[in-house]
Amino acid sequence: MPTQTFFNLPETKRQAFIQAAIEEFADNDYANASITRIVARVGIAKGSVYQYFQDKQDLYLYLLDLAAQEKLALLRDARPPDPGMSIFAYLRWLLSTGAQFQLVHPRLAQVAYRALYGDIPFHDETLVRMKAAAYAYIGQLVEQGLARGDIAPDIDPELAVFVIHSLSMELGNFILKRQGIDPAALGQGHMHMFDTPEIARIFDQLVRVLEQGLGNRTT
Amino acid sequence: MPTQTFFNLPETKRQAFIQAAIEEFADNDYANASITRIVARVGIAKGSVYQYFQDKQDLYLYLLDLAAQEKLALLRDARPPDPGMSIFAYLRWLLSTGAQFQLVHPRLAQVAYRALYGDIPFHDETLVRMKAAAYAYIGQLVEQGLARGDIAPDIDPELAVFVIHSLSMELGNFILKRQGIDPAALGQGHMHMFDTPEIARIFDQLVRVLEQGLGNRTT
DNA sequence: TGGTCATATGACTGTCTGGTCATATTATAG
DNA sequence: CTATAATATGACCAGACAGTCATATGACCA
Repeated sequence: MPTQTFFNLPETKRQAFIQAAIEEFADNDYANASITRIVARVGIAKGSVYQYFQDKQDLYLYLLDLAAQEKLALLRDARPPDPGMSIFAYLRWLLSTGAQFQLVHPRLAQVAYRALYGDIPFHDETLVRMKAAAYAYIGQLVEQGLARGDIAPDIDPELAVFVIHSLSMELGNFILKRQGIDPAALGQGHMHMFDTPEIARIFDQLVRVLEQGLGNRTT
Repeated sequence: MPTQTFFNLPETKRQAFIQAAIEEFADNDYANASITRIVARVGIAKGSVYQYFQDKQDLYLYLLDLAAQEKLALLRDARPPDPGMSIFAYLRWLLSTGAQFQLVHPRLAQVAYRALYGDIPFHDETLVRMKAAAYAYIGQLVEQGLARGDIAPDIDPELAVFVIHSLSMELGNFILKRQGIDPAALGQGHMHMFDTPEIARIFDQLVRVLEQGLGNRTT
């Protein structure tokens, strides 16, 4: 948890620091992110960091917390779809919001992505629970889908969760590559459109593949 | 490329060194893997490493080369399936061989997995081409599937490649988790069975999902 | 035995890291 | 104007790292 001193900081200074930290932890994984580089970039003394945070881990967990907050904010802002709709329509909404997060907060999303895939050299209960939460959320969705008859009854629920989770994790990267957007350039440049027909088509197709598969049913 | 000195080494010593290096690069990503720890583990002087390899990068690329060789060996040993069969049957065979690699050479597979997902602080043309090759291979498979009419004609080929590639990359991890195998314990312990009916069922289900989707066709 | 070559060694160098802390600066309040 | 508290600073510390190199060891041959 950041100290009171950190929250007393003038808004602009606090934002500048946070931005620099996000950049650093987006470019490097935990072990290789450098406090020294952060303070050099933002132009403050190293000791100041330790007035704001207990240590490197504290700063890092704060950034992850920020990411979670921002993503949840997006999920709440986007009006939740009609609860009566098919699981697959709901899934489309969910995937789209996830991808939106990656386009609105690209660097922060990169920090979070690293947290899920990369090495973290310490054990944090909160982080573990964050990982599990994403999985559990999809699990509950699949159970609903099975109960409603949207999902074929012979489908192994765990496998379904695996499929949906893996694809949703990587979808943002696919969109970026598909749109020819350089992930590194994203963020400091202009905001990117995420509501284009082309991106909508990707969601449509992916949900269609999840529902009906790649196979040709006409033959 | 390793030096001649390295290949002149007694078989047991060379193997011991390689094993220790694989362990280190499986446990840590490139930047955090430590030459000092490798030599400590195998009980030789640090200078010796630099008689065998030009530098850390040279050693690392050699390990990746090893991984590629071992995987290709498995692909060749497993008799290739009937070329006339459906794309999905072929896919099943491909996924199964990939997962087999992860169970037969778990630590080496982990090194390769890190190479594809983690940060590598240098640019290597060969590594880039290895990544592209996996993608291109699946791409060709999808094109075939479309041409043969196995894959529905309205499917976006790039999206299909994305789906297959993502799932094949993560499938091994899913199997390990599903079977309750600790990835860290794997390798130094006893060999694990990969030809169980339970694992076969996972392949069946995944291919079924890829072909027909999760949706319920009866309603 | 002596000489030549391949190999092994580990102390050492330069560089980077996270984190500390005595000191300096600034803001607030009486 | 002064006293007190809050904040900022950067030299410094201990530890880890990749990589070097003068020296030592051992194998092979004449």
